[in-house]
Amino acid sequence: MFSKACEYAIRAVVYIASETDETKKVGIQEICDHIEAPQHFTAKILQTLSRKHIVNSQKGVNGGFFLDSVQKKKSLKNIVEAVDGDQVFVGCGLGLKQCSETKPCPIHNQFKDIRNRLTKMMESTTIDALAIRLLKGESVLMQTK
Amino acid sequence: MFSKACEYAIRAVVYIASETDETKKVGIQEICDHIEAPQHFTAKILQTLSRKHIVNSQKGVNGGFFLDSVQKKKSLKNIVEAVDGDQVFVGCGLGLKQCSETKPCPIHNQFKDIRNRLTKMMESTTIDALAIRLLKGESVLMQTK
DNA sequence: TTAATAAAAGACAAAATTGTCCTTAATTAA
DNA sequence: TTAATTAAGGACAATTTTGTCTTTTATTAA
Ligand code: FES
Ligand code: FES
Repeated sequence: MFSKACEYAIRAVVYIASETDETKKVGIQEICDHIEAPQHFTAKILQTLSRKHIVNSQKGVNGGFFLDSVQKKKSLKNIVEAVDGDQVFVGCGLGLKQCSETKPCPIHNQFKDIRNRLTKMMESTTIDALAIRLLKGESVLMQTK
Repeated sequence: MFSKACEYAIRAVVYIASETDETKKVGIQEICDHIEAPQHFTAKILQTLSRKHIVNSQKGVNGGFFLDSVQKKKSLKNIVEAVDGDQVFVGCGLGLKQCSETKPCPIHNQFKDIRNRLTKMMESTTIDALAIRLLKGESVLMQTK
């Protein structure tokens, strides 16, 4: 469904959201310890998200990654689009060059419905909603240990 | 969503279903011409599907690939599972080792619904239903030309 | 029986994705 | 001002996916 990079991205951003604000930041090491992701690979992904203003970062002592209150209100769709692009939301399920109503692939009608539901779900799910459930202990970001 | 191999697989099988039965077969070249897929790569995928009895094949003069009436009644889910495995139907959306009700990832509740709908859709869509719509001209398997 | 045909199979090759390591730049506490 | 810290960036490596090419095996028509 999503690439590994995108899975790490969502897990990382939800963790960052749950632990930070404008005054408190977390480093890449701590993030990766809590989401069970490769550190340098995840660092690169967060660089991308930082350039796209989905997360903030600060170098130096007491630096790290953090999300402000505006960023926490963004949807998961923003993260996915930043990392994987929009094909999962608009592309043809059978890989035709473009999904089309007039020249549809055989599964277009059925697939469109699923794809639209996925899109709506990702649009309506905010980062902070997930962070809150995580803090309540209602969900986890890793399973071993 | 699905791998390239899986996209080619579905397109190929729908094409084969639309053109063959126990008495009429199609060769790999013709298949690939009609679904715009790389010939040797698709051939390998069809070998896999043949071993798993999702398609039939016959070597030699007048040989080729074909689907019998029983095979045409199979669902798309069978094709996907044969090529990509079942992770798209049972795996965690955020890549946790396994999707779990008791240790769910943050998007589990929302994601499960989408994933279940996808599964049902792929289970209830049969190969021959797609082949029929293709023959009626209501759908296409390639867009250029 | 032979020649033609078509899938099966194996060896590679290219490209994309995933992952690692090392150096550089920015920030801040001392 | 200096040293420590932390993200940014670049180079590179491993793995997986995708794609190509050649040889082998099975089948059948002539
Ligand atoms: S054309 Fe394939 S999903 Fe729309
Ligand atoms: S645990 Fe992630 S989808 Fe179920």
